[in-house]
Amino acid sequence: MARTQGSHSDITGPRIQTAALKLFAQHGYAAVSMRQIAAQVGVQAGALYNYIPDKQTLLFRLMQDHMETLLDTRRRQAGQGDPEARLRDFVRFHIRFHLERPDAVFIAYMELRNLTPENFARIEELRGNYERDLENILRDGSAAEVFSVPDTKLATLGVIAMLNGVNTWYRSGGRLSLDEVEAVYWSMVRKAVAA
Amino acid sequence: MARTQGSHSDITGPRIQTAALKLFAQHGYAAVSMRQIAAQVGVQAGALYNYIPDKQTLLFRLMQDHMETLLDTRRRQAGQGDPEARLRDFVRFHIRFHLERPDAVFIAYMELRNLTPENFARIEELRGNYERDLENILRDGSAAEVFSVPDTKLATLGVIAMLNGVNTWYRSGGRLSLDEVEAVYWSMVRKAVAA
DNA sequence: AGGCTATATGAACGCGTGTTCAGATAAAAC
DNA sequence: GTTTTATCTGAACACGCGTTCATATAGCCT
Repeated sequence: MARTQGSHSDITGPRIQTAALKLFAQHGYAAVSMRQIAAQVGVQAGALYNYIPDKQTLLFRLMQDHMETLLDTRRRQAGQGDPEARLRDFVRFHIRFHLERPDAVFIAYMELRNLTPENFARIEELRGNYERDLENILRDGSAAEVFSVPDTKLATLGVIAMLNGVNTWYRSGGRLSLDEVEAVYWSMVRKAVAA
Repeated sequence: MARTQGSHSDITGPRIQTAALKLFAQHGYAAVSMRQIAAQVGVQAGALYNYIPDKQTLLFRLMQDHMETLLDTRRRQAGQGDPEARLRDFVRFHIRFHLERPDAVFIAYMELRNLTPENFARIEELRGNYERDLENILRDGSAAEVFSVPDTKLATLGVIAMLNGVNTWYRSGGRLSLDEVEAVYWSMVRKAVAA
């Protein structure tokens, strides 16, 4: 048998990514087999290799797509204004963007050690670009003396770590709405860097 | 051959834990084989089963030991005083304790998904105990109006996430000393929850 | 209608997995 | 010095792994 009814590259390709994203997030890269991914897609394992060269590249592409979507989306809606407004925008953007794709976020920083050194370096470079965005805001705010942070780099990492924490506990339909979560974290971040 | 010179339960037992801790942190639970652990200990794979019933239990015990050490250590040196002093102590304790054992910390929250549901529940209960410690400080401080947090639970999670972030970048001998890192984070936390 | 090609199957490859266990031996007990 | 016991080896088990490839066919092109 081969090429079952309705099958098509344009369909199977994305479905592999979707299935892999979900399974990697759930069980971890090393614990998920190509056969499991294929089963989720509704195909035999061999068929996956029409779309990806190997398992490692599949992981890398998931991460790369995620990081580039993050950077592109951020670039498109990065606000203007004074540092405080830009910081507020960043906080709200970060929380919203990350809560919208918990699986990709989870993978993008839990599976770093499963990347080859070359692939790891490429992902870390993209992450660095994103963090530099926040760092610039904090630096500008410090220069204008509307912020006061003891160390710009550490403040950047501290704020991002705090915001990333949201993904570990937030569940839509829970006690707090997305707007409320954004407000609470914006309040804490604003005060943490306040002059 | 069997029972090579100098071998002993009191030596091999802890060496298994140490080897597993290091390897799990480095490559992830699913990616590490019992044979790799055994090789690190200098023993054949079968010998491991004189000390642990199975791989899953080995992982669980590592996490359990870590969480109980965390709780015990914290209990022994939990400070008294006003909420601000207690919060400062907590921040310093958390950073120091976690930086001292990066492998165990890494495992204790990266490998949660590889625990059976029962084991997962037991670890999460221990974690909850620890978080409640900080939550009480923030609640007391809010009641005394020396702190002002929009939501005690979220502030707890936010602060812990921020502090945990230190483990991802801190390297001893780097730009900042441990004391400086503690001071920087204490400054940010203090302001974030300030009235 | 016929040929071409993209897309799938399913078997096979060599290898590694967690775990068990009979047998061997060093160290402890007597 | 002999017996007992704790500790380890090494082979084996059944199974799953990532990947390859000859083969088959559904759908498009002419």
